[in-house]
Amino acid sequence: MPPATPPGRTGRPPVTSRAAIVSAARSLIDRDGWEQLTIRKLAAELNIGPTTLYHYVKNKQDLLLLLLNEYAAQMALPDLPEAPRDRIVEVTQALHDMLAAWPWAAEVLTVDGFLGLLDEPALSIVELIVDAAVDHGCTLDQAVDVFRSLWYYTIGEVLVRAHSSRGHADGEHLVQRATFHNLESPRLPRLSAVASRWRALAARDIYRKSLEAFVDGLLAQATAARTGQRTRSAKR
Amino acid sequence: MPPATPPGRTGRPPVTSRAAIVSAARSLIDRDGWEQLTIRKLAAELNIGPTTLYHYVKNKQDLLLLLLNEYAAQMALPDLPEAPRDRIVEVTQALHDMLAAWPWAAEVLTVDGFLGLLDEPALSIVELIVDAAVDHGCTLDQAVDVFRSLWYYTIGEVLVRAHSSRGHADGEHLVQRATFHNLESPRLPRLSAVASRWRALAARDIYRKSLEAFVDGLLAQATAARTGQRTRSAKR
DNA sequence: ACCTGAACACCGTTCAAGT
DNA sequence: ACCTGAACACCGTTCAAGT
Repeated sequence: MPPATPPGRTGRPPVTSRAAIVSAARSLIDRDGWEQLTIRKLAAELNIGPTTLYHYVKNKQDLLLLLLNEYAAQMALPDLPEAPRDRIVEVTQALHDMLAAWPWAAEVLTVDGFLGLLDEPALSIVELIVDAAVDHGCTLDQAVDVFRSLWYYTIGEVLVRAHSSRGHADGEHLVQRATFHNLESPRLPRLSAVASRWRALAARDIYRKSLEAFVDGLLAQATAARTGQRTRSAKR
Repeated sequence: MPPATPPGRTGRPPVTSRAAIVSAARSLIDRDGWEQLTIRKLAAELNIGPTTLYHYVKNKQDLLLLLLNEYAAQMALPDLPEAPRDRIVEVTQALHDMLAAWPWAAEVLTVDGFLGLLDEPALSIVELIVDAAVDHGCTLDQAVDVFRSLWYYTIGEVLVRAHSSRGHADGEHLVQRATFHNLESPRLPRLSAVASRWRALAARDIYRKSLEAFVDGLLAQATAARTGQRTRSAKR
């Protein structure tokens, strides 16, 4: 739906808009999966030439960033618990769930300096985590470290699981052909013992449980560092 | 260097071999970076047609797996500390360092069921971590969870940092154009306070420190679960 | 038994020319 | 002011035909 040419403007009227592009991209992803989002297919969806898109977005990365910021703005935050430790867990879990639902976002967010490219809604999630860590007693620097650590864990989990489900979605049967017979070696006693159950174990969702362990470990480490207390970790 | 046709075999002699392909791939990566490793460029390196490669490897994924297993076989393991907790940390750190040096490996390893595709040298690293967790007192299932959690953290860190350095290596200056002015919002007080220092903070290597916090958190959680002790994490 | 070129079905992006 | 087709410089992979 081309917007009406505003008064006082001249020249050929536009056939699309940034908003229409973002919305078309969303429906393309919802319908065919995010792997199908290409500049050319998006243009076809909008009935315009692929090159016309470059008048509205700088490049594909720019388009994904646009999509991501719009998505983050719509994200509903959970109720925030009072205890700072629980706040960190809940907000990080919400961040995880958002990324798990839109795994393409995780791939964009592995680019360097991505934080500087985010709009306020997305940044407010980072703010909440850093703020909660400071409330718990961390210094600002420690709080940033807490966020970064949880970020690595979260994005790693999302990326691995995204690639896993992609394998299932496609016609690829690599998964089923992986016999795990390599696990059955006398030099690998522990793995042999779980070989038959490995797939079932690996399918279990342990994100939340390990997130809590990580948060507790990070906060304890930060406290120990501040009080000069000797911990196992501080030995090194 | 085409191997001599063995006696008792007939037909057109081969112009290359699996070993030659893997070795050419390695030198291509070492020379031009792993993003430059394509089937076509690898074939050019070997002075053969791109399609000939498909007689030796099933597809590109298969080639990367070949490369990965060869790399893992050459990996030197650190001295193993006696304390199980320290052994987990050291082996995971070694795994991290291996992946950090060869970040393309991390991308292969996000495919589902990759464990079933690994050869024994690569699997023995997993074995060491699971074994150390069991030695510490974990059940086998808990030990697998410990490995998976550390794996997510490790691969997340490697992928983010790999994409970061890629941005620096290329002519892209996205990083330098990211002004971080979005961080300077009155609604983001914590981020505003670190905005100017964010880049320096994010460049710090915190992998080891947070790894120790994670391991301690995971082992404490596993112990608490076994002894039925109430912890913060067990509340939920 | 092994190799090959041509072809298929795509990508993101640039750019001079058109309306 | 905006849009376009043609072109550039690539991908991974298949397959019938050749040696």
